Formats: sequence, structure tokens, C-alpha cells
Amino acid sequence: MADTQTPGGQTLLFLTDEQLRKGIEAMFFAYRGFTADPDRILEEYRLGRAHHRALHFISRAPGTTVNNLLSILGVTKQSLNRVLRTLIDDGLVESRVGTRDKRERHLFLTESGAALEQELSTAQRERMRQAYREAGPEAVQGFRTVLEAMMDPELRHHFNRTRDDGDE
Amino acid sequence: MADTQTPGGQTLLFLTDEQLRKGIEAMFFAYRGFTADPDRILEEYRLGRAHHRALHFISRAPGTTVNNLLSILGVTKQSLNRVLRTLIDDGLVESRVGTRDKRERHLFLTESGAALEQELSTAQRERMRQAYREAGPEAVQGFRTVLEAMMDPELRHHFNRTRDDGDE
DNA sequence: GTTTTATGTCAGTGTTGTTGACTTTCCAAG
DNA sequence: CTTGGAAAGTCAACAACACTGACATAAAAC
Repeated sequence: MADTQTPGGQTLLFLTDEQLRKGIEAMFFAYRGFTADPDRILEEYRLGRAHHRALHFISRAPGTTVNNLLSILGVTKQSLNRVLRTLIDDGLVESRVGTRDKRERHLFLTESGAALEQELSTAQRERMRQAYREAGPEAVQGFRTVLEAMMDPELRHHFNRTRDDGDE
Repeated sequence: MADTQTPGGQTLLFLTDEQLRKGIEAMFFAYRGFTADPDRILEEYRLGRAHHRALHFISRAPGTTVNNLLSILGVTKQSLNRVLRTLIDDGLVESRVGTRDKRERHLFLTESGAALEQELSTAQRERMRQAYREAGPEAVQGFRTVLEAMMDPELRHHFNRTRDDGDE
């Protein structure tokens, strides 16, 4: 990868359109791989990717409100509501009226909801783990750095709310 | 990122579920950013992401056949056909009957098709370029490495058919 | 007490995926 | 040369899931 230092010390990258296009295609193909395993599992449950996303973020932040989930997922409330309705009807998610603010609904995974979330998450983590292993530790760091730079600022905020700075 | 060397020299990564989950969320949020700019442009043309993908790969391999596009995009031929029909009706793509094999249709961008593809591609490349700049050259290398490792082998094959090994 | 906020619902529309049935073309076995 | 199967593409119908807009309910905020 071509790069130079300016007198000021800033790193410049000279990127051809071709190199950028390859990056774009890499995102496209990788995202397909990224969702392939959960998609197969979801099919058995007659659920879609939208349900997976909801399960993921409810699992991540138990007791989260509908509104919070909306801003994370970036869909309309009508769209999210359909998804949550299915999950609640299927006994995977429980919706509890807020105590402080009774307008709010706090969302929790039920036992079977947590089990499905685990199944989905494990499959996806294994794919990720395998990719990380193949690529090596420095690559992983770079991967995360570029992904974060690619997010919209507002989404980056959501991402960093649960930032893991582990042992890096 | 924790890593050690085995006596055999293989690099091992010890990745917590938490770290892997963050990687998963990074993919999710980054992909949203990745598609945001083209999506806005496509809206003006009353087209969707599927049209963008078709335009991209036709632009990349002019004269490609429908069948080839199918295996790259991983959708049914009926689904792709609807997308191509729209693009052809809108005068963005031209479909020429094959000379060797008259069953095949070779696909080309028209002048206005190429113009739209440029517009979409430029927007997406700028996002990618900005992210690359922020992240720095080593990060870009790692990013590409992990993404490639995340692909299904069959998709990786498509990805590598146009491999750019530039000045790396 | 009026306004705003949080949530949910109904109706309608659009994109994109699916399957099934069909035509045209090619190729190869008889 | 014909015939039958496979391949490429098309048309039609349907399903999933996103969207907008309008409206309802309840509770919090001012």
C-alpha cells in the first residue's frame, strides 16, 4: 500500500480507484459470508435477519427500550414493531412496562430467546473467530479501525457505547 | 490483542466472546455507513441496492453474461431478471444476444448507465477513501485480509478473479 | 390543562427475494 | 437428421420486510 510522510508528519495514502473498488467488493462479499450462517439457522425458525438484529441488541443491553432499539437499528417503529411482535408471540422476547416511566417498554430475552440468540451468536462468532485466526492479530486491529472509520458518526456513537478496549 | 506463539511457530489468538461480538457489531454498523451514500443517490432514480450491485459488476466486467452475474450476486435468475429489466427499460444497461451462443445475453452499460455507475461508485469510494485515510495504511491491509477470510470460499473465488495486487 | 413523548396499530406501497411454468437455443446420443 | 435433455433467459404470482402516513393511547412534562 503506497504511503508517504508529509514534512508535517501526516501519513498520506495514494489510493487508486481500483484499490478502492476492491475494498468495496470485499465489503460486499464479506458481508454475505458474515450473515450466511445465522441466516441458515433463522430459516428453521421462520425468522429473518431483522429478528436476529433485535435479539442481538436486546441480549447486549437487557431491559433496553423500544426507542433505544429504534435508534440503534435505524428502522421505522412500524418495521421494528412487526419484528418485536413476532418475537414476543414466539415467546422469545418479553416486554415489560417501565416502572419509572410507564410509557416505556423494557425488552428482555426469555429463556428460549436467549437460547436462540446464543445459537445465532455462536455461529457468527465462529465465522469471525476463524477469519481473525487466518488474518492474524495486526490484521484484526486494522479491520476494526477501518470499520469504525466507515461508520456514520451517529452510528459510531452507538458502537462506542459498549466499547471493549480489552487488552489492546 | 492477545496473541502468543506455539512451539511450532503458529500464531494463536485468544479472543473473548466480547471481542468477537464487537467485531460483529462493527460489521453491522460499518455496512450501514458503507451503503448509505449510494442508497441516497439510488432513491432519486427510484432504484434499489440490487440495481447498484448489477451496475457495479457490469461496469467491472462489460459483456458479462446473465449467468455469470447470477453466480456473483447469489440471487435467483428471476430476481436478477427483474432488476436487469428495469435497468434496460431505463436505458442504463444494454443486453446483446451472444454471437457464439445465442442463448446468452451479454450486458453492457449505456452512456447514462456508466454515468450513474460513476456517480454511485464515486460516492462509495469517497467514503472508503476517507475511512482508509483515517485508519492508515497498515489498518487497510488488515481490513482487506480479514474481510477476505470472512468470505465463503466460492465468493472468495469471485473476489480474486479481479484481484488487484497493485503495489502491495 | 395543554403539549410532548413513547409506544402501538392500520392501511398502503415498493424493493427484492422466492417458486413454477414457459420459450428459445444448443448439443449430443441414437 | 432427429429427438430429447440441458442451459439461458423470461413472465407471472407470491412472500418477506422495508417504507410512509394517519391515527390511538397513555403518561410524562411544562
